[in-house]
Order: sequence, then structure tokens, then C-alpha cells
Amino acid sequence: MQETIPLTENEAELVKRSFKEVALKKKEMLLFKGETSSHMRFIADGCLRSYYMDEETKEHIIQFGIEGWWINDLYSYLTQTPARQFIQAIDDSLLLQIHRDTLRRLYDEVPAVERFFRMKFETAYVALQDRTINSMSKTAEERYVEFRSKYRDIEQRVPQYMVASYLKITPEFLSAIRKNLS
Amino acid sequence: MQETIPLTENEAELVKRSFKEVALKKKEMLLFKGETSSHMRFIADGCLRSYYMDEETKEHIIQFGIEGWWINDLYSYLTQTPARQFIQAIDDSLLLQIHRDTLRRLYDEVPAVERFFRMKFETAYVALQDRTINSMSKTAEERYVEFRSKYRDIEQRVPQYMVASYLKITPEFLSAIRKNLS
DNA sequence: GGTCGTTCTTAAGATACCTTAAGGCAACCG
DNA sequence: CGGTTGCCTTAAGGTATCTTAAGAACGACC
Repeated sequence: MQETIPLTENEAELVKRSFKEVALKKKEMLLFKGETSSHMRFIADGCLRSYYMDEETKEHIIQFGIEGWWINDLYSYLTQTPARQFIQAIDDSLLLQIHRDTLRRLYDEVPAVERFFRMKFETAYVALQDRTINSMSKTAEERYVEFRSKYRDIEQRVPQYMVASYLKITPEFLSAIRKNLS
Repeated sequence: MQETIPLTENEAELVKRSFKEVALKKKEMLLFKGETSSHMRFIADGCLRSYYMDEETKEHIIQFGIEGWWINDLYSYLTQTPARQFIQAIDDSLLLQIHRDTLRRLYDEVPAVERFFRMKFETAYVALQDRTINSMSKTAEERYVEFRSKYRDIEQRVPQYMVASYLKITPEFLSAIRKNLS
């Protein structure tokens, strides 16, 4: 965080004490649909995914997250309504999380933190828009090629059917694309 | 803005003076691809659209905006790189815009403004995610029905081929869907 | 009041992607 | 060690949506 915004030593200490560690085993759930998300969560180590179910049957992956990313059901967190997403660890993972109320207090005590999160949301918005535009105007093959070049590290850590889900195609079709490419 | 965050009279005055009015005629362009966006823009009156071109030929509408909404190529604004989107008035419109540098100064002078924009981006993110999830997991017909119930006012103000573009389908197919529905 | 651009519709043929079903292979588990 | 489970592939047939091309409707302008 100090890389983005300047903090005094005091402030840095205050920020640090506001976050709590959470460890997760592979396949462990961090958030279930229906629960209300009360924490902003930073991934210190590991790999997770957030997804939702349509008609209670098929999974659609919204986001992967690895070290250095944030992951959450922001809709639930911001509106304090039951989550529509699930969040699950793909590998053993370590998170740093801060409670909503704590963060609110921190906004008042350390304005730089509010700036930090404003900027976080700005870039998150832009990244999401980028992904939206991309996935809507490109073919599945183009999306896969782009995913692969952008997130090679993730591709190697998650099963292929999850990549397919992230790209909004079936595993079968991704398999066909891969065959076609090589 | 005072509806969201409390401002002193002084602050309100300062904020008010920071915004400039811009009037646009129907079909007039507000932002061209390649220009760099330097303003946050609030729609006081009228109707606009932002869109991008793929392979320099087909238009894809990203967003409509009417009174009370904000509209911009945020990617360009935030990264200060050439816009990839166009913004155009659909009807005669009136905007209130604030320059990036002015807004930055305002963030320091009036912290409540920074809070306002943090919250703006939070809700913008959530709304965009909602749209993304929706448009990816629903059929064209479902998307149209939802658009219609959510934005009846917009549907009545823009030509049908723009609605089709927003829904990521061809005008021909939207026509077929409408026939099918009635 | 006619002509002209703009928008919407119709229909035939094409394509991207899905569904279902089956089999293979590697990893784990008793 | 053999069985089970999880993951990936292959292939046949199906569906949603697109492309192209043409014409109809409608308002705008001379």
C-alpha cells in the first residue's frame, strides 16, 4: 500500500493493525452465496476464484485472484446484501482482511487510505470494462489467446475447465480451440 | 452531490465553481477516439452514448447516459492515454464538467469530494459487473426484456439499432425478437 | 407533395458455439 | 494393486445468432 500512497510511520502501523490474517486450505470456501460479505480481502499468497451459479447448476467464474490481488463479492460488501457469488481457494492461500467498520474508521483517521481505495476502484472499473468489451467483441479463440498471454501464470495454476468457465465457453469447446491452435 | 455527502456552504460554492457548462447539439461529438479525456462529465440534461468501433467499422455501444448520470471514457481519463471510445450526443444535451487537475485540487481541499468519487466508482463497478454477468449468462431475448423494464425511458429516446448494439446483437435479430415477443 | 435519407423488417443461408455421450488417462485412495 | 474420481478429449447433431440482400415505413426537407 505504501507503494501507492505515502503514509507516516504511525499511519502505517495503524493500517497494519487493522488487517487480520486468514488461512485457507485448497478447495476451502471463503464466502458462500447468501452470506453477507463484511471484509475487503487482500491475497497475500495462493490462488482463489469467485464465481456464481446460474439456475443453481452451472458455475460461471467471474474472477481469479493470486498474490497481490484483492478478491470479494463487492456487490454484497457495498450494499450489505446476501452474496450472489461464491469465493473458493483453488490452492492453499493466505489472506489479509479488514472489516468494513474498521475500514470506515480508517477512512476518517487516514485520508490517504480513502485515496488508496478510490484509486483501487478506478482501476478495477477500468479493468472490468476492458474485460467486458473484450469478451463481447471477440471470438472465443481470440479471448483464449489473450488470456493466455496476459495470465500465463494463472493458466498454469488452475484446471482447464475453470479457464473455459472464465472465458464463458464450455470445456469441450476450449479443448477444440486448443487443438486447433497447435 | 450534497445528497450523497455533507458539504459546508463554502465547500459547496467551491465545488460549484469548479464545474463548467458545455452544451451539445444532437449528433455532436463530445469525445473522439484518439483524444485524451481530461474531464469528468455529468449530464445535466439530454441523452448521450459512448461507443467504440471494432476493426474501424462496426459500432458497439458501451453506455447510454441521461440526466443525472456521468459519462466518460474512464480508461482514457484515468490513464491519460488516447481514448478508444467515442462519445456522442443523441439529443441536444447539457453537461457539467470538471477538469482533472481541478478535481485533484478539490480532492485535497474538500475530502468529502474524494469520498463522493470513491463511492461513485464503487457503485459504477458494481453496476458494470452486474451488466457483465447478466449479458454473459442470458439469451438475447432475456437481455432485451430486462433492458426494456430497466430503461424504458431510454428505449423510447434512442433508435432501435442502438439498443441492439448495446445488447450486443444485430438490429435484424432484435427485430426478430420483438416480433416474437408480441 | 414528391423525393430522399434513415430506420425497421423479412427471409435464406452460414457460423460459432453448445449439448450429449463416450472414452482415455493420470492421480489418489482403500 | 485395482478401483474410483477428476479432468481432458473427440465427435455427432443442434441452436442461437449473424450475414447479406432486399424491400417497406416514416419523417425531413425542398
